Amino acid sequence: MADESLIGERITEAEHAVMEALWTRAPLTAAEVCDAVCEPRGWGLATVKTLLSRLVAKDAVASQPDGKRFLYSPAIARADYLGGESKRLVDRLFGGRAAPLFAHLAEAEALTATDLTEIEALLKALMAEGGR
Amino acid sequence: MADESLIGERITEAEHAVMEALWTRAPLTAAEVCDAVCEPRGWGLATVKTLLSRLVAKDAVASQPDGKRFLYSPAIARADYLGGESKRLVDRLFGGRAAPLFAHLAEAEALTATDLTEIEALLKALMAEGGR
DNA sequence: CGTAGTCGATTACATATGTAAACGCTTTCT
DNA sequence: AGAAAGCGTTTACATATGTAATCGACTACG
Repeated sequence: MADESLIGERITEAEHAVMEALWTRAPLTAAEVCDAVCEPRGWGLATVKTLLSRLVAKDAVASQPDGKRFLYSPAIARADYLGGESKRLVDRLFGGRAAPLFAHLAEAEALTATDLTEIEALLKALMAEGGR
Repeated sequence: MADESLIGERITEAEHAVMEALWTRAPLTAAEVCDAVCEPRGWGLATVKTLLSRLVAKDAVASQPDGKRFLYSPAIARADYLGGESKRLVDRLFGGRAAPLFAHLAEAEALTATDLTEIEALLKALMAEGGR
């Protein structure tokens, strides 16, 4: 049923930036996460530490002791998070139907030619599989 | 560039419920909006009034005096809102690429057979138009 | 051995959001 | 006329979120 029980509490936008860093490379120390996200966001190390704590509290990130400090790793898969968030949007805005989302993206000119080609391929695969 | 200048401030989830009511039928009085949304959400009329005020402050809803009370109408188009939100998600989670979103929805089993058929049709139309 | 640096944990504080009660004005019964 | 009801506005308050400063423990250098 692909439920979201794994993703108990919502991950906020700021927290998401930290998750992305950890999904890119893990495990990382708080300082290393900061190296990856503080610069573009204008954050201080303290902010990253807070976000990491909150993520650990939400069981979205796991921490393992490494001598004095901690090493942080994602505790949820990126694909699960992205799938869950995508589904949330589709449910919230389009009553669970993906086709209207697609139509609105098209209208918002958010679809590149590459997107179209790739989606076409995905579609073909899905329809073949669906008929399985 | 299809910018979101029309949608200055973000519309929250609770506010969105009110917008949906107004997009469905407008203009409506506060009480009528409540009739449409209070029941399923377990809200009181006071809550709807607050949300309407905030939406008016955000220029997402327009109010016109009607004798004693006000009539409320959407000041932004539903399509613009949906397109904007969709684009936000795609930008935030997928770096602006729609294809991965589509892939994740597929993986999250959020695509119905109907969706696939409709998207296929949309795709065909878009690719034809794109080649124009 | 003490002191400075480094960590995570705790606390802080502003703004956003959800949810509503209180207030003040006007209209409408009685 | 006075009370009740209906409206929008103002105020309220809890939780969530963004963004940090501070604290207490420990380590490493001098």
